Amino acid sequence: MPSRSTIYDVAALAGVSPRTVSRVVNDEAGFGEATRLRVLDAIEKLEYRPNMLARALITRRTGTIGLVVPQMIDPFFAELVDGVQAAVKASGRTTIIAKHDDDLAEFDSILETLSSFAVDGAIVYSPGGDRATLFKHTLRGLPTVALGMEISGTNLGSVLWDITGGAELGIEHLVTIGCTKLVMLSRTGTRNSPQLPRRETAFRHTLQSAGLQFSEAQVVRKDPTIDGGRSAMEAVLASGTPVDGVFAYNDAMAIGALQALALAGLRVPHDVALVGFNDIALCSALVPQLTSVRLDRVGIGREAVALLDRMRKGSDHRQPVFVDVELIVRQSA
Amino acid sequence: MPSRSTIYDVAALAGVSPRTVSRVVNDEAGFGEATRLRVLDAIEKLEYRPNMLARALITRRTGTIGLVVPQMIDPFFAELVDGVQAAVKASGRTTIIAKHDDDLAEFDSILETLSSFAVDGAIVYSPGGDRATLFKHTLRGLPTVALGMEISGTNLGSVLWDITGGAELGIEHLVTIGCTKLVMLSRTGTRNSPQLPRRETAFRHTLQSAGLQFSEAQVVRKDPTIDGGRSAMEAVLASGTPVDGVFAYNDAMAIGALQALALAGLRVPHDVALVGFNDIALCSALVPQLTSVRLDRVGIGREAVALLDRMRKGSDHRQPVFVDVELIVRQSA
DNA sequence: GCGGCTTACGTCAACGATGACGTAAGTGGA
DNA sequence: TCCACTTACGTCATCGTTGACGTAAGCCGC
Repeated sequence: MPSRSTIYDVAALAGVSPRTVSRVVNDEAGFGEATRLRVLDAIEKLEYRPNMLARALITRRTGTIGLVVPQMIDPFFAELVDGVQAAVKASGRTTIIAKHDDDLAEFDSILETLSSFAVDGAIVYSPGGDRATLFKHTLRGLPTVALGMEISGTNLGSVLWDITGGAELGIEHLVTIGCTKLVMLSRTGTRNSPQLPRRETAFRHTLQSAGLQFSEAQVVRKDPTIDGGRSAMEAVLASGTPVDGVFAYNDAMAIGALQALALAGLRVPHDVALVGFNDIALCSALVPQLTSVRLDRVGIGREAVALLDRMRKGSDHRQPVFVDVELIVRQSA
Repeated sequence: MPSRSTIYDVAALAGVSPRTVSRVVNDEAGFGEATRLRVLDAIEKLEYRPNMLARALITRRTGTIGLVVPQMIDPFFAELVDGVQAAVKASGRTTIIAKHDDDLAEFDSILETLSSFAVDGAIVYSPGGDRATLFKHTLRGLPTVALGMEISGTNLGSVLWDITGGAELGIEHLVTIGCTKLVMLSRTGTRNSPQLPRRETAFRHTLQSAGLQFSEAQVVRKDPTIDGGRSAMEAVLASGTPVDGVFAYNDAMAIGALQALALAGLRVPHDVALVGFNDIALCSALVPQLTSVRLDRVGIGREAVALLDRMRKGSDHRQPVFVDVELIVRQSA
């Protein structure tokens, strides 16, 4: 049975004590060159790999960072995962990913698992703006960075992006290219309540400062999905509300709007201009390519990892970190 | 400093030995009801949670299964992750996800990490059909199930789906609804070489058994992406090859084809019928909804988990497990 | 030629749990 | 009444590694 060999096997083969093998493996000082070579040779012969469990049990570090997201079907999260993983990798560690499907009990159990595996930290997009579970686990010692949610405390920081500013960018762009009859496709539901109204508020304010009319009829709310976006756009067209510019809650709704506009024989951007939000990869593969507000996902990951490191060093970093947002102008507006 | 409390703290508070606490926690037999209550009370007061590292170090089990995929941007993998995670959860364990971005070194390091964390098993979609890395880690004792790749050995099994049969289903459907001028949009690249030719072979054979002509001009190869699909379809239209039915390598290429057909003023399915592969969620959100070959992703997960369990029980399961494939007929064909 | 310093190791305990085994008290049957 | 058996614990070793500390040998300076 070819079970893994241990530090004792290596020590025996190299004719030294296990402690010396450990020193060589971890590149501590205090061994001779000849010894080092013998140990490395034995390691190779036996295919020795340190047992992380035993190591972590005593050092309380694993070189591993847990990343927790609601799901990955939505490309926004898949791309967020990519961004964070790139940053974690750049810091020389390994990413462990888990998803909670917006289930609070599952979320709790994931944090429990990560914590008992002694991950060096967790980067978390929590379900429905949950705070209690986060506090509970950070109090027990799991350094955590929350994404897209303002929160802070011991072992707990947050990385945010400027949703209001991003929405303003998108809407101002529509105004700049000459749209005067704007409509917003917003989402129903209040689970992420802090995030929900920001885009709508930005919509109202931007219209007003541009000297344009605003009425409630210009905001239609549906599910934040392709189907929701299509039916929202159809509702707008059916209602007779005049439209020459559409700002969508996210790219999925924008794609749905694109479909509805095509079915109605309207050309984008000629008849109606369209701006999405998040800039998922799909945007540039559509016809016409979708103009969208982009979050710097690698930047988010980088800031989250840096914040974790600062927290571990004990600097009491209670300020949320902001990551830039920019408008990617393509064909749809 | 509110560090986690240990089994010793609980034992002291409950007035018993750590061993008895362990018995209560694991619900072994051999303790009185009164003792049990005192221990549970102490556990609650101290918010005790077992340290998985220490436990796993001795039991060599963690109740955790590692899931390794190339990436998650492609909804096919995101949905595969969902299916596997559902099955793992149903078996009462926790899923740890990792992605390798088709990087062999990263893949190796992920398996190393999972293995040294003593996950109970790994379910793996390996990069570029890699076998060597898989064998290396299974030999060292990591029970592994490979997805979509035929391979077997000690601690190593595979779950497959019937690509050839699925392709036949899709192509036969095109024939059945009356298409006679078929074209296949295939992919370039040979990294997943065993998978590559199957669909093309099925295409050729199905045409021949339907008594239809086949020529190499009917197969166009591009990147398996939306852009690739669009440019492949454009190439077909530009070449003048007659078309009334298109079979795409995957849904992304089918979506690209849909765009190209729309731009050319051709109606789907009236002028050209279209069948995709994988049936990602997006298929049913398109206009027209895309007919596609569906893999039972939850079934794949369930079989993979069941196979892992059989391997752990020692039954030498060298037969690959097949999971069904079906055609989901929607509007595009 | 002696004290102090450095180098290159080794020894031992500890991390937090469970496996193997021991044992005192209680139970039941002949 | 005695023995066997069960129940309800406790004791000790162990998983594989690293932290803390000990120490012999060599070197240096005076």
